[in-house]
Amino acid sequence: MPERAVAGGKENSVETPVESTRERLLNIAEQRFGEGGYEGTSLRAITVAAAANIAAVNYHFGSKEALLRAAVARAMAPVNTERRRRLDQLEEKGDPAVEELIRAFIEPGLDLVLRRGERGPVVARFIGRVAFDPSQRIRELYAAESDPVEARYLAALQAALPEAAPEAVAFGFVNMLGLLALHQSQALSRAPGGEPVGLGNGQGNGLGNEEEPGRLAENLIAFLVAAFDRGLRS
Amino acid sequence: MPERAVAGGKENSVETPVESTRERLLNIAEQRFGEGGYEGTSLRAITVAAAANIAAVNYHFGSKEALLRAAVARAMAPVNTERRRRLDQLEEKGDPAVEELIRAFIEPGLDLVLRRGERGPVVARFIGRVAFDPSQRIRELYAAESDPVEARYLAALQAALPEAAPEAVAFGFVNMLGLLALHQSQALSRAPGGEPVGLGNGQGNGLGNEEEPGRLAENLIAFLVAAFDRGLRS
DNA sequence: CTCTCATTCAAACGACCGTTTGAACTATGC
DNA sequence: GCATAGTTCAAACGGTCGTTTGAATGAGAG
Repeated sequence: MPERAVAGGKENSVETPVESTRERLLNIAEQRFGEGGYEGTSLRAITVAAAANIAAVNYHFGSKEALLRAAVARAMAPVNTERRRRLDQLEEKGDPAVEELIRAFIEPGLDLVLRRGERGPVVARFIGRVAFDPSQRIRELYAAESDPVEARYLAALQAALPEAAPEAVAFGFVNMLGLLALHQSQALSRAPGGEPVGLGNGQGNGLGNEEEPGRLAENLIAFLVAAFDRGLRS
Repeated sequence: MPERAVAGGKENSVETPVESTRERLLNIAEQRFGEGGYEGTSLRAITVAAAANIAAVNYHFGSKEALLRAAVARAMAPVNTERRRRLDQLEEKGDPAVEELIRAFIEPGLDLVLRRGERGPVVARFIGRVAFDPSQRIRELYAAESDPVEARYLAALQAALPEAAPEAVAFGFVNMLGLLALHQSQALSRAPGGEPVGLGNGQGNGLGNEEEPGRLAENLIAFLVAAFDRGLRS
């Protein structure tokens, strides 16, 4: 009877040859997990929004956690690929500078994810939320995807900052990870005054939002470069 | 029959005249909400650990969310008081410098909360988690407690950095809020290598942990001061 | 057409959720 | 002793959770 529902409802007009149930589940899971967190989002909420049956989750993925794992893997894949590519490129032509490394790490996380139309911010929020989910189990699930690339960047940063203690660089590095995740999840989009700070737009986070996607990245990079160059003690 | 259980089980030996049910609920709620988040923690898990009846939550507080609100208010009160006191003191003797302001904001959040014996880290993790809970409703609940003081600090920082655009200072400010919360919640206590980075201790976050509680604060302050002084664009 | 296999479906499973009820207990004041 | 108000209790409320079942549906191959 339902004849394969259209699921999106808004822009499934041309070009898209109707998403598969599996793709719809991943897309909606990204959105809902990003909005409400893992514990705060039910499989029923996801399947209803995806116009799919509850059992479809366990058929295609096996469990709620496996659905999350699949969504994390799909969302992180292009980010990890781009980060690897850029680090390879930097190392090819000599010892990378701190700013080059920070830029090569941050931009794929913000740009690449903020720029792909409607779904960009959705994917960004999803990644940012999962990275610092309250449950350590979920955080480890995310870390499994991102650890290898992050380890390469940490080592490169330590090499680029020989005068700083390795632990100090690691301290700066986790700060970078945290700030990036917070900006991705848009959790910093509120200001102590009640109304969001910024230039008077909808929900800015200090500076830089959709109208100029690169601004946030540039501000964050400048912030971090200054901190790495002059703010690492011991 | 149960004759008012001891609830703590470990260190309720001397000095403590047996906590009231209300206090036990707040203490355990702090711990569990901090570990599993709001959605990930059930009232039953809290009441069992607190050796209290489920109905006691609704008797003393009214609802799960009201319990959280009470715990947030109790945990934030001394932090807010200390932040206000230190800002008053700074403003009394002239225009505060950036580092003085950052220090006066950060230290009450880390020191004061990391130093009170066993419960210090518990309270810190609780505050850090609630501040960036996935649910906007919960985040607003936290913001209601912290907004007034934060607004004063933001204004003071903008006054201390007249050459920087107000939006740029606001950007730095939310970064400070985010990093502080992440360090409080100990969510940064993992490193990309799998094993925690740092000096070889249990669960360090780059630098500074229990063995030297002030180290983390000093490192974070230095990191932020450098970023504020030289990392704010536009 | 028939058989096969992947996919979807409604329905139910037991478990746990936050909340409510009304009785039982406890201590203090009269 | 007795009433009273504050607190705790076991038990149940209706709902929702993630997961499972077994039948129905669909398209493709022989």
